[in-house]
Parts: sequence; structure tokens; C-alpha cells
Amino acid sequence: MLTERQKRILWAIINNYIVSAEPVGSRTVSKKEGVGFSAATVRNEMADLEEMGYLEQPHTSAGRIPSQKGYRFYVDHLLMPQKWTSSDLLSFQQLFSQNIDRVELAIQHTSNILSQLTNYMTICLGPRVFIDRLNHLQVVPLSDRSAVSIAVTDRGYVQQHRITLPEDVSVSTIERLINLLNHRLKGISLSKLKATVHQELTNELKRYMDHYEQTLDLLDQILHIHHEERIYTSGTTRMLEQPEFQDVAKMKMLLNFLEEDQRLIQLLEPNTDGVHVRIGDEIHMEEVNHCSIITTSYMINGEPVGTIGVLGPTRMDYQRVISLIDILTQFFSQQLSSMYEDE
Amino acid sequence: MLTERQKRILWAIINNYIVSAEPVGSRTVSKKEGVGFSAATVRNEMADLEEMGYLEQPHTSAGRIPSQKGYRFYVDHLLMPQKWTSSDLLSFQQLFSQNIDRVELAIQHTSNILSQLTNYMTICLGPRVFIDRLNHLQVVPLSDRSAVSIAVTDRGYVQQHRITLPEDVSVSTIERLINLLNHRLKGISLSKLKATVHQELTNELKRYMDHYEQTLDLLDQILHIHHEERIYTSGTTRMLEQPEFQDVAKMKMLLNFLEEDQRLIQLLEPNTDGVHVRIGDEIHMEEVNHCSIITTSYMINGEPVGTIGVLGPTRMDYQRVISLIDILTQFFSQQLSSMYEDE
DNA sequence: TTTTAGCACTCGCATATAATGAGTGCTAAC
DNA sequence: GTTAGCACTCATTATATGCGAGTGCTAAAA
Repeated sequence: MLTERQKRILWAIINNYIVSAEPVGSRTVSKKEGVGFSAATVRNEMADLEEMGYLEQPHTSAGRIPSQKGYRFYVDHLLMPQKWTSSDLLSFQQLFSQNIDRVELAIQHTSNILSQLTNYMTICLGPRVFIDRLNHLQVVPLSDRSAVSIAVTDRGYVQQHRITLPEDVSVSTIERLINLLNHRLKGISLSKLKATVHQELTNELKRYMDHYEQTLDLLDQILHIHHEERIYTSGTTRMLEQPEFQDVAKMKMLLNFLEEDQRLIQLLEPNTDGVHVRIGDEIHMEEVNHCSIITTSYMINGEPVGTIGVLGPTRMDYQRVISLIDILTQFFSQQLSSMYEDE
Repeated sequence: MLTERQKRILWAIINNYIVSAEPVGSRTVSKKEGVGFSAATVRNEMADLEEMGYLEQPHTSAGRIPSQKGYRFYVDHLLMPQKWTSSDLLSFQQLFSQNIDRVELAIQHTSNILSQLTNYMTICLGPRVFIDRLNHLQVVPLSDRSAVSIAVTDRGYVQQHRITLPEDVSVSTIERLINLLNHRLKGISLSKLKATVHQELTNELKRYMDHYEQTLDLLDQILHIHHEERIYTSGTTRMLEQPEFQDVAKMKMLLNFLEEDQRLIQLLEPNTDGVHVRIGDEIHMEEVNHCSIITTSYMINGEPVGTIGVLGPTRMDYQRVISLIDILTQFFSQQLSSMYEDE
């Protein structure tokens, strides 16, 4: 266990490193507020802290930088929760007071705000619609054989498909079909639509419809959920302002990484409770070895439906980001819920 | 006017510079196929070409690089159109044979292909829906006071709005309203919907509806066109592989630029006829001073509805890109049109 | 008159060398 | 246990040096 003095010194070093991005030396720490010991004393403690694995030395004659273990200790034991003033809260409130009529825009907006306030990059994973329930299904014909199918969920999410109608199925048949479906599928969650059709409605369909096979194909088209979740990013360039990305190679590695949506989705693996911090290796992805990510879930009416994450260098302002992501996600969840509140 | 020999030399220099990105010297040109003169002769001609403004010299003892004027001449007079073999055409065909059910996905797909084949960055401006005509309007209630409005166009584009119903307007009133609108607005282009309502339907509305003011507000919400065009990009990182962007500052400038959708839209200002090439300054944007952009329009049933552009360094393989963008856009337009062909 | 070989000259780039200074570890005194 | 002092380390910066690709000019060859 660390002594009180060691904690102080570790704390001072990390705080300093967070803003300077330079190895911090004993003299700097000694002069820092809240540390009353001489540089020599600090040096001794620093040597101990390094031995214990909380600090690292880039080379012999340089200062110390925090190790991953150091950051972890800092996040777990040395942070004090931010106190928001009422004027802070008011300005946050204002950021979310704008009237937005589409979920996607609201997410993008939140993402932008968070990136702006933290000065790091924000990644959001779009709302999981598959837990939404079907409210209304409709097919709008465009011509003899092409049409658009539209599914509206109880939360107001709209999903569309362009479909081609089988030649030998008449428009009136389709109409009957949709009527039937609306009747029988309303309230079923999107993820279960197909299964429900296949399990419960086959017999009925066989009875009602002329061309059972084609119809079933068509239904599968209509009910297919595409892109259940979408990735939103903000502030990529802010990331590139960070001194650790002045290196062109690292920059490219990051940008390549960010172009792969699948990896980003992995990055935001859901965590339903509170704010999570993963530091460096803990992310288990080569490309973001030198990054940390702070994630939390946003809710609609208390139910987690998506994830927000702030990605920054391991040398990131954990205190500020954790506080900001926490409070802003609350406001955002509130805004989202209010978009549905009168259900 | 340039002599035949000067053209040859300019052509050789530019071709060489396009692949090497290094100033090219007289010896290199002299050895190049199709140039039968000694280095000294080439040197003299190069001096002349420089005087006329077609070449530049980074510093006294370096080779020459093409100037903007040089590139312009090259593009206007020295390019020979690419001949595609039937196997080329077949493989292009295959690239577009995939069945895609949403316009957005098709655009993104094309954008990706073009970027991959050119090794530069591709930017697409989404289809202009405002020229689409209204086919079907619908309001799906979610709860007492919230609903989703859906507008489907003749081309199958779906536009949705989340709306809040005024307290004192009943559901049946809304239904009547939508019926009326469907009747009266079908076939009107999206861009003219609002105007039509305000000009032609006000009296009718006043007669039919109880709460004229609120209803009109609601209508404006429903008929508002958001995001008429969307920006798609591909291959940002390919751009960063180019030697001219190894400089971190330039890289950041470009990335910042790319984050501003508005600027990108400006960049793709529509040109309805054929392939357009803008080189360096001709783009009139500080941030892409050292870039060129090659654009063309894609069509649905012969009508231009959006723009595709390839952005690369001024030292870009014009020949290849021009040919590729031309042929691929044709295939893409064909694909898009076939999505609507049975109208 | 046009083309080419020859040669002195320029200048960016890469490499080697020296100077600087921030920061350390250790020792001995407080 | 703490601190001042000092020799030592090593990345970074500044300064020289050599190299070579490429030029412009001149004079000879075609």
C-alpha cells in the first residue's frame, strides 16, 4: 500500500503530466502546491514508486511518467468527484434544451457537445432499436412492382426498405397481408418479428395467401432489421491536436482504426452500470494501446439503449471527462426520454 | 504555343512526377521512352517551359515539377482517353451487380469502390430529393400527443419527422388533414410542398379545420425537408498515404476541412455535363490549395441528382481518375435507375 | 542553326560531431 | 528521516562536413 506522501506525489505527477505531456522531474513536483518536501526526498519516493510499477522513466536522465498501473491507481483512488455549480448545470441544461425531432440528430448533437467540452474524441453507438416494438407497418407502392415498406416502432424509430413485389401477387393481396400483420405483430419487438411470423403466422398465411412462398420471402425483406446500431463520431481532429499524435505513423494508425466501424462497435461494448474507464492495454486493442476510453450508457426511460464513449490519450484528464460524460449523459437520457415521455 | 517536342517533354515530366512525387531532372526525361534527345537539349527546353510557366523549380539545383498551368495543359491537351478492355468492363459490372435496397447504401458502396480503385479520396453528395415528387404522406401516432410523419416520394425516398400534436387538435382532424393533403399534394415536388400549402390550400384548410394556426404549424413541421443532401466520404486515410500529406500540419488542415460538411458541399458544386477537373487554386479554397478535384454528376433516368468527386493531390493520376470516375458513374447511374426502372 | 558533351557551380540532404541542460542517483551532512 | 551537493547520463539542439543530383553555360559536333 502507498503512504500518504507517495499518493500525494503520484497525484502531483499525474496531474502535471496530464497538462504538460512531458516527463515530470523531482524539482517540479517539490515546488508543486500541496507537496512540502525537497526535490531529493521526492526523488527517493519516485524511485520507490517506479519500483512498485506506478511510474516509468523514458530514459535515465528524464523525469517520470505515469505507468498504466499508475493511471489505474489514480482513477481508482485519487480522483475526487467534480462539484458542479448551479451555473454549470444551467448551461448544460441549455445545451440540451434545443428541440430536435430525430434521434440521430440528438445523438450527434450530444456527441459534438461532449467532444467540445472534453477536447477529446467522442464515439457514440446508436440506439438499439431491436428492443423497440412494432407500432405500425405500411407498404407504399411506387409502381406496379416496386414499393417501399415502412416500419414505425413504439419509440418513433422509422425503418424503411425498398422492395420488389413478386409478379403474381396482387396489390390487394399485399394490402390484406399488411393489414393482417399490423393486427398480429403490433407490440412485438423488432428482434422477434421474423421469428413470430415464421412460428405463429405460417398457417394463417397459407390459408389467406395465394403465393405463400413468395409472400414469405417478401415478408423477410420487409422485416429485416438493417444496421441496428449506428456509429457517430465527433472531434477526430481534436485527437490529432494531442501531442501524442504528432507522429504521423500513430496518426494514420488511429485514423485507419476509426474507419472500421466494426472495431468501434467492439470498443463500445455495452456496460450498463455507471461510468467505465479502460486504460491502455485494458482495451485489448493494439491500435489504441496508448489511449484510454471512458464509456457509459444512455437510457430511454431507465432502459439502457446505447453507449457513449470518450477516447483520448492515456494521458487524459480523467477527472474532467468522467464528470462530464456522467452529467451530460444524464441530460441526454432525459432529453431522449422526454421525446417519448407521453407514451 | 508549344512545339511537339516541348509537349513530349512536359508530358514525360508530369507522368514521371505523378508516380515519383520527386522533382524530375533532365537526365531522367532524356532516358524516358519516347524522348530521343540528350539531357542537354531537354535542359534547354525545360528552361523554356519554366519561363512560359508550365514548370517550376523548387530550388536551383533540383529538377522541375509541373506548375498548375502545366497540369492544366496536361489535362486539356495531353491526355488520351483510357481504353477499357471487355474484362475491365465485366469486373466493373460485377462491382455493381450486388443487390442493394437503399439509395444511401448504394452511394456509399460506389464511393468506396471509386476510392479503392483510384487510391484517392472520394466524396459524394447525396441525391437531391427536393426534385422528387410526393407519393404518399402518412402520420403514425405514437401516443396521445406525439407521432411520426412519413413522406414517401415517387422515387422511394422516405423522409420522417417526429412531431408533437397540438393539444386541441383531435386525431380524427389529423386524419382528415392527411387525407386532404394526400389528395392535393401527390405529384408535387418536395421543394414546392410548403409553398403549395400556403398558396393553394389555406382557404380550404380554414374551412375544414378548427385550429387553423396550429394546424399550419404542424404542416410546416411535417413538410420541412431536412438534410436534402448528404455527404459521403471514403478513403480519407488513402489521402494521408500520399507523400504530400506526410507533413502533420497539412494533414490536420485537410482533416479539419473534411469535418466541415458545408465546405465539402461547396467543393462539389454541381456540374451537369461530363467530368470536370479543378486543379489547385482553381478550387478557390485555401485548405485544398495543393489538391485537385475531379467531379461528375450521377443520374437517375437521365436526370442529374447528385455529384461524385475524387479529391487527390494536384500531382494526381488524372488520366486514370478521369476514366474511372466516368465509367463508374455510368454504371452507378445505371444501377440507381434500375432501382426505379419499373416506374 | 541545332544538338550535344563537358564542366564548374549550387544547394538540399544526410551524416558526424560538439554543446547544452534537464534530471537523476548517490553520498554525506543536517 | 530529510536535504544539499555533485558527478553522471542522455535526449535534444546546434554546427560542421561531405555527397550527389541537377543545373546553366560554353564550345565543339552534326
